[in-house]
Amino acid sequence: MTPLDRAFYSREPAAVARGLLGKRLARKIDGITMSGVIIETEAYGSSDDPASHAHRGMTGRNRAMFGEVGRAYVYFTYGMHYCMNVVARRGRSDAGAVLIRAIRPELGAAQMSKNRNGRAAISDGPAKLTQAMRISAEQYGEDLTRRGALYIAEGPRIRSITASPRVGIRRGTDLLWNFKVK
DNA sequence: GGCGCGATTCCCT
DNA sequence: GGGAATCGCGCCC
Repeated sequence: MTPLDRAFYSREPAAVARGLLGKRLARKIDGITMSGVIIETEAYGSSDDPASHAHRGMTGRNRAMFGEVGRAYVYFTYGMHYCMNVVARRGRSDAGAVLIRAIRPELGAAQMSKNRNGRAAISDGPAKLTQAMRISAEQYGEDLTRRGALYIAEGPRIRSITASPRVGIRRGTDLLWNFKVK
């Protein structure tokens, strides 16, 4: 599987979010490969996006959003969950990212279920996804354009995309920046 | 230094 | 449909 190159992520987060649908997220741990096709994403901007972690400028947590595109921005929330983003922004903007919310499992589905205490559901929520693929703070800043322990690669063509308001946010609900494979 | 709450999930009713 | 779990971050005092 060939990783997407860095130029892919040097665009508006919304364009990257759409573009990531149908791509493959790959994770390798202890010789086991887990992968799945990305089927839901959300775009987050910078100071212009009130729902974004980058809205009020750079902090210790969100600094990855201001760093090199194509790297992972992983954050910890609700005292127990991790969510994974890919840093993406067009040259002029100073920060941005795309939240990976769901995948359709391919390789290693059994291992992913095992990582979720035997639960079958691993494809319908951002924190379920990170738990299934064992993605945590250790992956903060990891380069997803290289064929390493965590990366994103080409995938199958998809038919169509639906755009909706982002999930679980209070502001910026006017933007249709949640994207799903129809 | 203290406090409120979150880009969530699970389990109960 | 609602509340608990659980804690680091971000903002205010």
